[in-house]
Amino acid sequence: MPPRRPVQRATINDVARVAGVSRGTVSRVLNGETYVSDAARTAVEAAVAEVGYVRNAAARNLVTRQSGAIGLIVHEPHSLFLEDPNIGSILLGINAVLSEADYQLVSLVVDSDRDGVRVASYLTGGYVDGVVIISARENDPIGLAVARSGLPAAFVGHPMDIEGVPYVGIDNRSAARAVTERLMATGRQRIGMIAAGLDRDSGQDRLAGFTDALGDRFDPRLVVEVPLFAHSSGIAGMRELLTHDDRVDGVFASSDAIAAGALDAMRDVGLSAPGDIGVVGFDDSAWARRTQPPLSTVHQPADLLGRRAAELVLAQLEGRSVEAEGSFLETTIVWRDSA
Amino acid sequence: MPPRRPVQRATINDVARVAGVSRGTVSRVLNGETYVSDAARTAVEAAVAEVGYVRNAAARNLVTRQSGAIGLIVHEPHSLFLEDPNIGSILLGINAVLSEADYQLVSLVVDSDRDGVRVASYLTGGYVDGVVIISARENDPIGLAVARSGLPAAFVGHPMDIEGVPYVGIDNRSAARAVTERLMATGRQRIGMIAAGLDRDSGQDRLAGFTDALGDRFDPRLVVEVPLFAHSSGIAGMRELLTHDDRVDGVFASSDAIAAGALDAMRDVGLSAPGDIGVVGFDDSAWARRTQPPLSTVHQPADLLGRRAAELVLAQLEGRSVEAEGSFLETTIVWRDSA
DNA sequence: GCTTATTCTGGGAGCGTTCCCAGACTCTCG
DNA sequence: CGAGAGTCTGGGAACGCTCCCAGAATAAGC
Repeated sequence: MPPRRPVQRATINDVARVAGVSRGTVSRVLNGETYVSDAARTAVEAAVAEVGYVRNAAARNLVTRQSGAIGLIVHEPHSLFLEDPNIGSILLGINAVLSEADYQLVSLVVDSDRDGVRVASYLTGGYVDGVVIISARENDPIGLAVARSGLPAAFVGHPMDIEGVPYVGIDNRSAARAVTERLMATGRQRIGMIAAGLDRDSGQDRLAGFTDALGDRFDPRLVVEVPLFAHSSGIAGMRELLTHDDRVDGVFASSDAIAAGALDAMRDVGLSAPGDIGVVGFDDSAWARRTQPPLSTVHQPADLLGRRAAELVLAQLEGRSVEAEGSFLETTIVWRDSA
Repeated sequence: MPPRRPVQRATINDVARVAGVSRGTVSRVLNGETYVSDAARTAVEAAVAEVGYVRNAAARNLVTRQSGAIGLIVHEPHSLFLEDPNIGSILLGINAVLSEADYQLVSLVVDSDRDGVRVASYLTGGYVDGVVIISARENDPIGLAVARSGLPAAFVGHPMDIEGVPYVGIDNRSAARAVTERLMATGRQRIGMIAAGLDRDSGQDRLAGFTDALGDRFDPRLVVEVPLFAHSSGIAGMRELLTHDDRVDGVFASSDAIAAGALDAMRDVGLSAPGDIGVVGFDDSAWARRTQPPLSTVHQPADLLGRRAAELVLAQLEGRSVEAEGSFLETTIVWRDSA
């Protein structure tokens, strides 16, 4: 079949001609301004329908200096992007708020460094009026570029090395502390952790909270670091942990997927939860309800995270000042059967 | 903190002034044209760095009539969007191809009808040069709007009611037939199906393939329709199926998530796979390797689906004609332990 | 009826680019 | 040395829209 080509589009002048009015009047009708006679309005509306007019976004953006779009940057390696249980909900939360305010969300997935360059110029080139950035690691060039650009922005999560951009996150440290304490309170004596994502604040804070809770009883040999927040990492991590100490009776995993992997690794060697080892996850993702036994875990308000971030951007767009640099949303512990 | 405001941006005229050349020369350098002296080129590059110039996208789009961006429309109810195991891979496949060709992918998630209107005008307003649409249902207004717009486009999946737009999909019917036949070949006598998504071609075709394979032995009472491609639907579907006939010994599920739910429902009533009932899923998603036992399923080349769709759009953008209206990619059956 | 508001309209200017034409300057070659 | 080709540059015009000013038409007030 022949290539599809956009048809020659009608301009505001065509509409004006057909409607028998001037360019200015058409523009006024299009933008819903007052001071337009009913006769003119109906004529323009009919003409718009007749010629199939759609406003040229580029021309409009050029003069108004805004695009009506907000960017969402998801900067994750592919594997993480596919695994992350929160991104979907965050995205939907953002979309809900922006949709309400009549902004269009455009998501940019950044993979390679090459993408990074293109995305940075996309953002600063005026395609978007603001931006939400998920999961900025340390030294994230895009985060830095956005911070420098002055573009209204908000982070989901708290980048450690960027200032002046508001953020909304959860208090990973407190949540990890609370859940670890609860594990201790159920009588667990030798509690280990399978930690992931130590290159970002969330990962580090979860580890810190775990350490906080254990205090003197903290034993570094019981912390295993794994590369991904993934099921496979959970399996590997649990196996390694058991070689370090086969009397482990509690495990805090950095994510539900890791916890699920840990449960599977345990099953392979004849151990079960919560009997032999109490296992706790993080995220309260779809995983948590589907493992055997269902996971005790920390519930993350992902949807709300997205909504808040979007609101932060909108506030700036409207010229309102943002009260605090950052805020943390409440997490709740969901105690199921795995611990 | 005060609202962030984009700083006043430098224009090409500022660059020209600083570099001591004309607007035209700056433009030539920016666009990598020949016929620019080395002296001018270096002067311009230095000036660009000095004033922090970034090209204004709107102005450029206005005159070139292109945006350098391709839209991806994901038109799914929220629940599906979060569950769908393929969307992520498709997106990454598209992104890989477009990134190579230096196009920026912008993803638009459509939820409400209100979003639909905004998205349609976004697409036809010149923000994107082309578009990939995932999962168009019947009477999808956005699919229709795109088809009518003449915008270079491609569907992932085969919309039943839209013509003239190329698509790439998988042969759901053959795949379903093949997998059902294999289930029969292993000696299953009473094979049921838990079917989802009958409002779209993929769902209908899977059911049709299932019916094809069974031929005379098809028993409509053994087909249970569920609303979502989800775990919870699998649980409900399996329970319902067992009330219809408690001697079922084989089940084909429309997705891995459904199959996983079916396995859980079976476990609850003391049945197991493959001993009591052989269970087969669809997608070969992350689920498949994590159920107990691991699922036999149909592997969907999601990444490739995305790549092909992106290539179809690029071909049109380059004015090449597209050989066939649609194509179907090969699926493979992955036989694990659940059947 | 005349003045002053109020409502409505047309069209010039300008947004920041690219495109393209005309002219200047530099080679090359007979 | 002069003609022609090749290289390089400046700047006018246009892209399609919004903004805004000035003026026309209508309504309101005395």
